[in-house]
Amino acid sequence: MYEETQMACGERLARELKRRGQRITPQRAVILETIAHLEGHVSAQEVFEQARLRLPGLHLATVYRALEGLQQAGLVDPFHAGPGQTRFAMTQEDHPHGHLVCQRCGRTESFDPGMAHDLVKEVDERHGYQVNLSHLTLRGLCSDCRPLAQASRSGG
Amino acid sequence: MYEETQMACGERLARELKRRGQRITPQRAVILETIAHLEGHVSAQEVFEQARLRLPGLHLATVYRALEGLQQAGLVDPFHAGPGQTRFAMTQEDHPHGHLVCQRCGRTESFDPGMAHDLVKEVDERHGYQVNLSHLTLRGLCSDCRPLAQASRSGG
DNA sequence: ATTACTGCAAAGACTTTGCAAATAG
DNA sequence: CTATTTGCAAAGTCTTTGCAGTAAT
Repeated sequence: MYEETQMACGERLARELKRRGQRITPQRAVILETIAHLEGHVSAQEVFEQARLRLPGLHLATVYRALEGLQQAGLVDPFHAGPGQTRFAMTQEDHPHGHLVCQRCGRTESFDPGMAHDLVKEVDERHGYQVNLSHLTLRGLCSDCRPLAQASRSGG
Repeated sequence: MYEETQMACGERLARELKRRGQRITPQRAVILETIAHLEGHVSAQEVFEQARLRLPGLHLATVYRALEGLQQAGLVDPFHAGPGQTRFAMTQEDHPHGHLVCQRCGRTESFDPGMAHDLVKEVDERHGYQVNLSHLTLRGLCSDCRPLAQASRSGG
């Protein structure tokens, strides 16, 4: 059944899954493609809803399991945007990225965690902690919400 | 019933809650004291278990509601240490702190988010994001786990 | 006297698990 | 053919909510 589901990220999928002895299933292919297509940082539920359009029989549990496999294979990158809010993005090959989460609208964008090198160094020196930049998530206000937040602050 | 439950952080509790029209209940007092006493970064469940030793009738739902009230009053600071792992710490007056979470052992310590000022500045310039330092959580390996993680890496 | 807060139980969101059938390699 | 993966349903964890009684102000 796995023949026509060829897509852009298929090569990486095949390569990385095979390397780990995992199997290339249509579900995983569609799920990975969905994450790549959405290009954002999506929840398991969102992946499920989109992917199910192409695989009607898809079950949410399969999404969770596929997501776990794809994480292990290093193809997707999960992070925690809030309580019960785990989101996923496709990893860039040899290109880790951090996440900027807007506390107001929930918008998420990527940023170059290389910007945090000085911080990492200082945390290391002062605390002996080795910060994992591939999971760096910064919370704050996005460019759209900054002015709005100021307005609501003065308003009430 | 609220008379003997006087403690170190009682002043702040009274001041900040009153300011917001919230009431000073024994539950909130004990919960805040418990968080302060544990001095770490604790889950709602942990707060509940400890606080219940002093308030046998305490219910977990009350802990969640109290925690929400204490957050609003700026007395406790929640952050997300993992999926379904929201933890709380007492805020330091006029002294925001970031969190270092060890991905291996779960240990959490505080650090001065002032270290991240350059990062904040750069994120602002490049993305227009206003990073909220009072919620900065860094994940990585603590000083104890660093060597262990390296060992297990070479091991398998 | 008001009105917020508590305890309780039930519901809700999110995620995981056991199992038999299906399927990739 | 064999081991992995899927769909399904059920259970698990963490958190929230409705309600009536209780207590702080």
